Amino acid sequence: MTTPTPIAAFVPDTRTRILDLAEVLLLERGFNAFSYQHLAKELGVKPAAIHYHFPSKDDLGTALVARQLRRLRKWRDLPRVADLPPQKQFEALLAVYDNHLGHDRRVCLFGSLAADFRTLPAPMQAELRTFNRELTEWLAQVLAVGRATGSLRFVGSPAAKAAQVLTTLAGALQVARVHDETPFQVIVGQLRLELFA
Amino acid sequence: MTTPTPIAAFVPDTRTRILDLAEVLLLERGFNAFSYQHLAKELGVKPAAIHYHFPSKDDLGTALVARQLRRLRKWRDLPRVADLPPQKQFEALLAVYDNHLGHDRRVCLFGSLAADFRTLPAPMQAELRTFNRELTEWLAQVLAVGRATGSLRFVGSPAAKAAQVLTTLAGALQVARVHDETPFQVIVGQLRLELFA
DNA sequence: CAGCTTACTTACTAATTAGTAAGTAGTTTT
DNA sequence: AAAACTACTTACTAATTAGTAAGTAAGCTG
Repeated sequence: MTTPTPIAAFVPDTRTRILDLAEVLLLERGFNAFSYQHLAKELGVKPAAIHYHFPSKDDLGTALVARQLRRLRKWRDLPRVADLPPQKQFEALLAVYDNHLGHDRRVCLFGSLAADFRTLPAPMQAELRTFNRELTEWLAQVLAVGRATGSLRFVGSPAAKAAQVLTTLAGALQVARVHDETPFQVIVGQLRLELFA
Repeated sequence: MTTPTPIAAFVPDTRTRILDLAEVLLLERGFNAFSYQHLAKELGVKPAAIHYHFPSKDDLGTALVARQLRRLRKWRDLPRVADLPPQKQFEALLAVYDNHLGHDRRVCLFGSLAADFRTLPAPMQAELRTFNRELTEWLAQVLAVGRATGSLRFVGSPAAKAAQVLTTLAGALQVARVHDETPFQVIVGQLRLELFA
C-alpha cells in the first residue's frame, strides 16, 4: 500500500511537510479541528516529532501565519506582480482567490482564522492583524492608482474600497464552501462589473 | 460574589439557557472551541444535564442553527420589517449586524460556522445552507424592489448584489473581531455610499 | 395514592488532547 | 576518533473530551 517512490522525487524536509499539511488542514477544517496526532499520522511520523519542530500548537500556528505573511510580501514585490498595471494587479489578486477555490474550495487564511480568533495565541493574532493590514494597504494603493489612471472605477476612499473588496473575497470563499462554486463566481462577477471602468 | 436576585427575575428554562449560552460561545469562540463542560460549569449544572436536553453536540449545534432559521423567518415577516420601504428594510438588516458588533463584536452565525463547515454534522450543514439561502433570497427581493422604486442603486442582478452584500457583511464582522470596530464601520459606510441613490 | 414522567446528579468509560522526558541512530564538528 | 548535534522514537502523564448508565427527587396523572 506504499506509494512506489518516483526517481529523484523532491521531498521537502519534515518541518516544511508539517507546515504544508497543517496549512491544508487549517484552511479545510479550521485551527481547532486538527491535532498533532492527525498531522503525525498523515506524515508517517510520531506526534513527538512535531513537538520537536514546533514545541506547542501555538508555535505551529504562529509559524503558519508568519509564513503566509512572508509569502504575501514576496508575491506583492514580485516584478510580474509589482510591474503590472492596476487592473491586472487586481486580476492577479482574484487569481489567488480563484486558486483557493480550485484547491478543494479552501477558504483563505483570514477567513479560516477570523471566527476562532479569540481562541488563538496572542502572537498568532498579531501576525494575522499584520497580514490583513498589509494586504489591505497594498490593495488600497492598487485601487488608488487604478482610479487615477482611469482603469478602475469606484466611489469613496481607496482604503474603504480595499477593505470592502478583501472582506467580500474572504467571505466569498466561505460561501463557496457552504454551497458550491457558483456563489463565488457570482460575487466575483459582481465585483468585476462594478470595478472595471 | 453572586448576583443579588432581583425580585421576580425571569429565568428561562434550562434548555433555553443552554441554547442561549451555546449561541454566545459559538459566536464568540467557534463551534469546536466550547465543550459540554464549559456550558455546564457556567450554567451551574452537570454536563450530563446538557446531554439530557441535547444528547450529542451535533444535536445542540443543529438546534442552534434551526432556532436561528426560525428567528430569521419570524423577523422577516414581522409587520415592522415586512411593511417597510426597501431602503428601510436594508437599514433594518444593517441594524442586526450592528447589534452583533455591539455585543462584544460577535460574528454572525454564518461567519462563525463557515470556516469549520466540514467538521459540522450534516443536519447542521443543511440548516445553515437553508438559512443563508433564505436570507439571500429575501435581500434580493428587497434590492429588486428598491431599484425598481428608485431608492436603491446598483448594477447587475439583485441576486448577485444580495449575495455580495451579505458576504461583505458577514466578513465585516470578522474583520471587526480581528481589528476593531473601525473597519466594520468603514465597510458599512462604503456599502451605504454605493447603494443609496 | 400508585405509578409514570421530567429533570436532573453521580459515577463511570473510552478516546483524544497537548505536552514531556529519556533514549537512539546517523551526521557533523573538532 | 571523540564529542556534539540533529532528528527523530518510545513511553509516558495529566487534562479534557463526548457520551452512557443508573439512580433520585419532585411533580403530575389516572
